[in-house]
Amino acid sequence: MPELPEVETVIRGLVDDGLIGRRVVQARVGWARAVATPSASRFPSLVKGRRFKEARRRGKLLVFPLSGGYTLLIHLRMTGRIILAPPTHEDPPHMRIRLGLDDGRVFCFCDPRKFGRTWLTREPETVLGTLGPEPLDIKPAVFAERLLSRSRQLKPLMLDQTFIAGLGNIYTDEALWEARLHPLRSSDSLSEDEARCLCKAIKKVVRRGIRNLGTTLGGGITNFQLPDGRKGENREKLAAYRRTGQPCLRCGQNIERLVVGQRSTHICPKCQPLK
DNA sequence: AAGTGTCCCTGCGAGC
DNA sequence: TGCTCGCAGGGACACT
Repeated sequence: MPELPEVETVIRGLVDDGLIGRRVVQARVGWARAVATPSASRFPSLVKGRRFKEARRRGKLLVFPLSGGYTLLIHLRMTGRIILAPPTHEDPPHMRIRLGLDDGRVFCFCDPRKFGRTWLTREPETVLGTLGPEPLDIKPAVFAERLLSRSRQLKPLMLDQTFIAGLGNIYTDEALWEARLHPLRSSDSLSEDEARCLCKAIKKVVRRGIRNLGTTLGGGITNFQLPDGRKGENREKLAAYRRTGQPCLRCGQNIERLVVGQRSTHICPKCQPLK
C-alpha cells in the first residue's frame, strides 16, 4: 500500500527516469471513474500537449505541475501503480490512464482495485488544502502541541490525513512500536516527552522506508513496485506490521494483532502497554 | 468533537 | 489441483 515512503520513492524514480520536461502527446482513459476531475471524456484533450514541469509529493499524493497552469494529481490509494516504460502494443494490466510521451515512452496509471483517483485542475489546493503537516517537516514541539490538543485514539488520529499527511497502516504501526505506545491510548493522555518521542519515531520509520525504497509486502499485482518494476526493500525492516506471532525485536514477546477502527493493528503487548 | 459503520473494488491466501 | 469465501485497506460520507 503506497504511503509516504512509497509515494516519495515513485516520485524520485520518475525524476531519475527523466519525466521532467516530457510532453504528453497522447492520452487515454481506461476507467472513467479513475478521473475525479474533469470528466473522463474531457481529460485526454485537456492534458494533451502539456509538459511535466515538476514532480513532487504531498502526503500520499503525486503532484505534477504541468505547463499551461494545470496540475495533475494522482492518489494511488491501495493498489495504484505508476509505470514509466517503453511503449508496448498492449496496455499493462489494469490500465486506468495512459499518457504517451514525446520521447516515445508511456506513463501509465494502473490500479487493480480501482480505488485510485486523478485530478487535472488549475487549483490543486482544492485537493491538497485539507492535508495536515508533512511528517518530515514538522517539529516535535509543534507535533506534541497538535497531538495533546486533541482527544482521540492514537492510531486513528495518526491515520487522519488532516492531522498529519502521509501515514498509513504500515508506518503507523511501526511508529507506535518504535515509540512504545499503545494504539488505543488517547492522544491527550500522553506526556510531552511521549508525544515528542512519537514524532521522532514517525520521522525515523518514514526516513527508513524512503531509504529502503518503500515496503513491498508480496509478489502479487496488488503490491507496491517502483515505476521501473523494482520492489521496495523495507519489508524485512518492519518490527510490528504483519509480524503477528513473531517475537518482538526488543523484548521477545510475541507480536499481537488487534483491530482498531476497522484496521488491523500490530503491537508488542509488553512494550506497548495500555495503561 | 469523536467514534462507528458503509461503500467502493478485486487479488489473493486460507480452508476445504 | 481447483474451488469458494472472506479479508485487505484509504478515504469519503452518513450517522450517533
